[in-house]
Amino acid sequence: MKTLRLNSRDRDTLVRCQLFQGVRPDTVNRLLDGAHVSSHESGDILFREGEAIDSLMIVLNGLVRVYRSGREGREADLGVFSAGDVFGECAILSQERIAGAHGQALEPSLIAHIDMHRARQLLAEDTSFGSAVMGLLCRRLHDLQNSLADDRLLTAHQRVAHYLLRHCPEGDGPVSFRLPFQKSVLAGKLGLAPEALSRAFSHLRQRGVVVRGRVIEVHDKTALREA
Amino acid sequence: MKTLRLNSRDRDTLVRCQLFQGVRPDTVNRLLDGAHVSSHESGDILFREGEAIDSLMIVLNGLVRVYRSGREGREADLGVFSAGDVFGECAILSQERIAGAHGQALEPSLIAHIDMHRARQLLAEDTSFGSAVMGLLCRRLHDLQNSLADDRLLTAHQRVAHYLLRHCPEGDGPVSFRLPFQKSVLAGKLGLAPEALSRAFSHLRQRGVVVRGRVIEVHDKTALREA
DNA sequence: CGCATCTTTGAGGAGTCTCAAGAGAGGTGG
DNA sequence: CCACCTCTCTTGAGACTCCTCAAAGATGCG
Repeated sequence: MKTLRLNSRDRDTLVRCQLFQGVRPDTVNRLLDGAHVSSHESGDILFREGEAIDSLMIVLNGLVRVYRSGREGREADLGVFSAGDVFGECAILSQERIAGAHGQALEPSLIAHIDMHRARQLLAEDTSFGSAVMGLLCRRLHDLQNSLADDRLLTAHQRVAHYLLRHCPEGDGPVSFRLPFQKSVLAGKLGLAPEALSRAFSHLRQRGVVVRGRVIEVHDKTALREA
Repeated sequence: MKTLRLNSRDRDTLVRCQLFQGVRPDTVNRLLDGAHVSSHESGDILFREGEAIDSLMIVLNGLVRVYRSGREGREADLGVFSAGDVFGECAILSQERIAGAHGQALEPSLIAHIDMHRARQLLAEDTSFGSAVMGLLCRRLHDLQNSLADDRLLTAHQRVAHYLLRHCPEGDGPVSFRLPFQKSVLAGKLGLAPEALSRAFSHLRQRGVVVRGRVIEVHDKTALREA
């Protein structure tokens, strides 16, 4: 891990990230003035469950997963974050600033760190920042509710079909797009073993889904919806 | 469903609920001044997924579950709330005030409703209320993360053992306590069919768990932890 | 005491995981 | 440009978990 200063390009990425939309510009500036950047190799552990966390983290580049580990090396992904996504926010807001899960880089990644004390202080001064954080938490909550409901209501095939429908481009005809990460990462995100994802893809072939590497073609969305 | 005024006893319950701890008293009063109470039979639907929601809800009495429904009548519980618990908060904070799930009373219940407009207005005026709401969201997020991780990492037997350990009284020796709701509700909360919960209980008998109606006796916590 | 509801138990089956091996993709160096 | 290597992905087989359906046994309420 290397620590760097925030350059103007990174700053640009941050200013445009969803967390800061609607926040007073001077608040954003004060948040970013205390920020620094860390650089990680693929596979690096960013933090461990139970460790103290002292910054709000935003992905500038790369990919991060947040996960819990269970017995015998089993792991469960709680979230996967890419450029512009915020993570580690919970540790900041609850009294104990303790990570509830592990964080790991899945690709070479650049992470911006915003000082927690400054963030807390600004929360108390500027309600526009407060609303932005609440918005973030609500979105996160909604994503988790979706994951939990999908896990409990859908089969593996259905979860994959559901994911494809939500992530493929608009439009009626056949569409094609690229997965934003490795299939094994998608499998983890969906709560599946990689083998199960693979089997789901080959099952969905008969519903007009063609997979070539990371490129997915969906020929008939209607058929997918009925999977 | 009947609509009532907030009486002084209900007001008392609300003032002591976790959401309002640390919030300026005049803010709490302004929130409660616009509140009303609704009364529901067991089984009543409080709201449906996709409906607009215009109030923050707090359980005064009874039991409420929030759930999604899938194909063929399947349902997945996202949360179970009892006296003092807040729900429906997400609809208030995100721009679209739409419920992300269904809400149902599981017992005869009294629900306090706090006007959404007033709550939003006070969020913009009083950061102490903002922190309280963020605290609530973080706790909720953490609960959901726990549910998701438990679903993915533990077997049915382990989930039940885990629940018992987290909800039984402190102390080293044998302890006994009462489930706060029907077993079928617990099953839903843990993402299990009622039959699976029942089987888990009878499996855990050999680990020193005795079940008589809603009363649970745990004779050896250590044995449970290793389940 | 009787009825409705909730819970337990049994049997069978669908779905997903694990392990193991083979196929494919992507990158590197000759 | 091709051969090679590594890593990822796919496929197969078997085991296990949990669900579903059905019926019997508790529990609690009027």
